[in-house]
Amino acid sequence: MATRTRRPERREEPLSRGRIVQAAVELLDAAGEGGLTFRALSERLATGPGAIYWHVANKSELLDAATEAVVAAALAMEPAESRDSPQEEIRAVALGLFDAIDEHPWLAKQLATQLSLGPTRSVTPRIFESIGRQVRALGVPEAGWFTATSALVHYVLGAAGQNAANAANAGALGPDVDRAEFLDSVSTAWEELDPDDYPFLRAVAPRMREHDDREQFLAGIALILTGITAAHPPTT
Amino acid sequence: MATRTRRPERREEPLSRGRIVQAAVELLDAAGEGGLTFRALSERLATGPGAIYWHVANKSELLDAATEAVVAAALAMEPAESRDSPQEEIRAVALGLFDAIDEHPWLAKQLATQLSLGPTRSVTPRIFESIGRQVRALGVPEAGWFTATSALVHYVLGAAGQNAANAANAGALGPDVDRAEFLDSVSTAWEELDPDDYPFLRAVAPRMREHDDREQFLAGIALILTGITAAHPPTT
DNA sequence: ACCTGAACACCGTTCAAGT
DNA sequence: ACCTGAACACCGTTCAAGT
Repeated sequence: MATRTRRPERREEPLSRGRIVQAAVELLDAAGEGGLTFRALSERLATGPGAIYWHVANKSELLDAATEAVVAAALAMEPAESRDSPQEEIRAVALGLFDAIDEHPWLAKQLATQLSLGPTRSVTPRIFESIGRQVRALGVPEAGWFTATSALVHYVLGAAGQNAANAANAGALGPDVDRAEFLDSVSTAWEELDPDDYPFLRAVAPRMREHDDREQFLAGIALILTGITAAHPPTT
Repeated sequence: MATRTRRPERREEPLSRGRIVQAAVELLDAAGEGGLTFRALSERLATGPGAIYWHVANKSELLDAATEAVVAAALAMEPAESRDSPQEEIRAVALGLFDAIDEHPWLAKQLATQLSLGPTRSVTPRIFESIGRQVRALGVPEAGWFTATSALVHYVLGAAGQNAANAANAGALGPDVDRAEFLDSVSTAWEELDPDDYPFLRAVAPRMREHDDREQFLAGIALILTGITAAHPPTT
């Protein structure tokens, strides 16, 4: 019962910005955005709330750093020097982000707000760059680069965000409701809408039952890629 | 100095869910998401914090209701029976949402989270319906309805959200920084990025100076519409 | 230089008590 | 049925004090 080595509980390493951000991501993953608290964080790090402020300016900066860490990891997944076609590269980057948001649902809201062209510290430039590079490789003329790239980026983030929201809602129905059950409930809910107000949703409802998220996501990417090539036919 | 008629401060009408939601929207518009507080709200409504809970379950439901009110107004802007082409209808709906998010920047984050197919009480079905109807009118075969519609919806929400974030960042630079100055600062920031890490952003940076948000937004819509028609050529 | 932990101002929510 | 307002638990952030 000596004083030392009593409850070491991992505290060999000193506090650092990196360890704080990592713990923040773990908390966000485990308990959502509400789970990230300076008190919970300091408990997990075996320190006091004030200590964190020595390494991080405030909670907003902490959220930004967590977002950046996760997105950077997602974009680094696929090797930069792949010999695939630009189309396949775009699909890979898109799927990487899709999966990252799927694993870390809190990312969706974070990216929706943070996705401004402005701050260089933000994560946007990285995303724009990795998609834009492939758009250029696609042979799109310079005048079309920005439009094509932002259409892809917006679609990716929007679709991935909706998917994360769906996952959250499926979980809210019950702890063990799987994707199929959830889609089934969506389908029946849509079928029961007023036919005058919602003719389209009612017509499309049955298809929800055979809906596959990733497949659907990739179909959207393919559609936009079709638009890009149609708008800028390759000059072969 | 009688007790009655002292500080009437508009309190003829009784509290109601509608008045609460309206006041919530005003607070959100004026001070952003942080500005919506049950205390600020009850002060504005000349009542106590507890009174609000008689009409609204909690803050999350209040945010949902505020979102629904604003989106419903935006979608109702353009008349349902317009004789324009489906393309123009889609542009109108898209611009309506774009402008709504521009006027109420807090909408972006809200829609990113709330945009789940699931809850019928949410605002998603309305958006999906009004775009999907036009996709159908476009002559897209049924198998392509869902992909085309969700590509459009995701692009609209993603692009509008980014635009709102840009506006917020421009405001953060200074109270009176206008769009042009902001884009100029983005452009120079991108030009100063590492040429090895960010070749695309550097190449695209000069174009930021002549960037027009709405025009750019519509160009993206046009690109996706091109993709839709190319993927499903009209059977004339 | 880095950490501690009490303290401050503020928040969402509840609830006994009123009308 | 509807409203009041004090009270509770909790939060981000600060800061004098320690090492």
